[in-house]
Amino acid sequence: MRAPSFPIGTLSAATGVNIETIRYYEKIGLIPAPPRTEGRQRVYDSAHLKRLTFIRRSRELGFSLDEIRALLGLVRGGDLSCAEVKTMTEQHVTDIRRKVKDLKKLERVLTELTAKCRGNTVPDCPILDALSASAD
Amino acid sequence: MRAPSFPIGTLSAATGVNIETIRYYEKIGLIPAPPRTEGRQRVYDSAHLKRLTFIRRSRELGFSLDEIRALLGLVRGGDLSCAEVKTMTEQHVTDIRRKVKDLKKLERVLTELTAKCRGNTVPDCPILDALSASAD
DNA sequence: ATGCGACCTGTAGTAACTACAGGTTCAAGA
DNA sequence: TCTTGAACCTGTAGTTACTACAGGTCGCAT
Repeated sequence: MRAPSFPIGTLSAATGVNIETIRYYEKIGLIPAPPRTEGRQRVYDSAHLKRLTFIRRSRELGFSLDEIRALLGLVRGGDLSCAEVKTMTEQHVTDIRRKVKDLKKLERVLTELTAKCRGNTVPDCPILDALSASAD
Repeated sequence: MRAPSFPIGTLSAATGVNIETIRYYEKIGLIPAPPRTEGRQRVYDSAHLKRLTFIRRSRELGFSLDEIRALLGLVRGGDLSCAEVKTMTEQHVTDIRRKVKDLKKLERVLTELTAKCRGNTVPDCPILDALSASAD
């Protein structure tokens, strides 16, 4: 409760979201425009801090800004129900599982390729050969 | 070997890279500008086909266009040695492993959150609560 | 000769920021 | 009180890898 209001730099430091990004979020309507000083500098309070913390964590969990907009209840003019939030989150988990599967496949293919590569100093390379072989 | 030259639509169909993307790759210098008909339509041959196939496969393996540029030997005015290609590929595998690790962590956190969620129809939701709780 | 699908150029839009340029404000020290 | 310099301001352009037009031209089959 100390510091009831503070400038953008403090908000940035407290949330780990950088200043340009905060202004960008304001511009796209993800956070409300805060009041200003007489010199037109933004002044934030704990409500802004809370909302921005929510946004940052959601981003870390891989939600897109549009998904966060939905989570924040900015769509349809109202709040989402808990059931809707759960559905969104489960969908998100499904997407993540698919990505993990794809990446592991890539890892396997690339590892096989590097195993074939002798690492000689001339340009002739089994990796490049494998990639440029004519299509099936 | 049948069809020694063909238009962009055929190249697109043969490689699975769409037409706009092919023109984009030409613009950024990833593939050479092909000769044209009198009516200024692009004419491709098997060398273009091979190069574009290489690019498409490399993209599928998650290489960025800049990495592909390097693989194609467009940097430093020469070809990469096999050892250099191997190093790039291994670095890429390391990146992929890190991504997989991060995504699995996300999956775990989100799964825990959804488990706590009762799915009721009111806005009160443990997922949203967890995300907006004040920082440490 | 005519129709129409495939092609052309060029620009703008996408996601989620980042990086300036060029100017203003605020707070602290002399 | 004045000055300095860090922090702030707006606005625009750049990033990655494309995609989506608009508005026009070409080539080929009928």
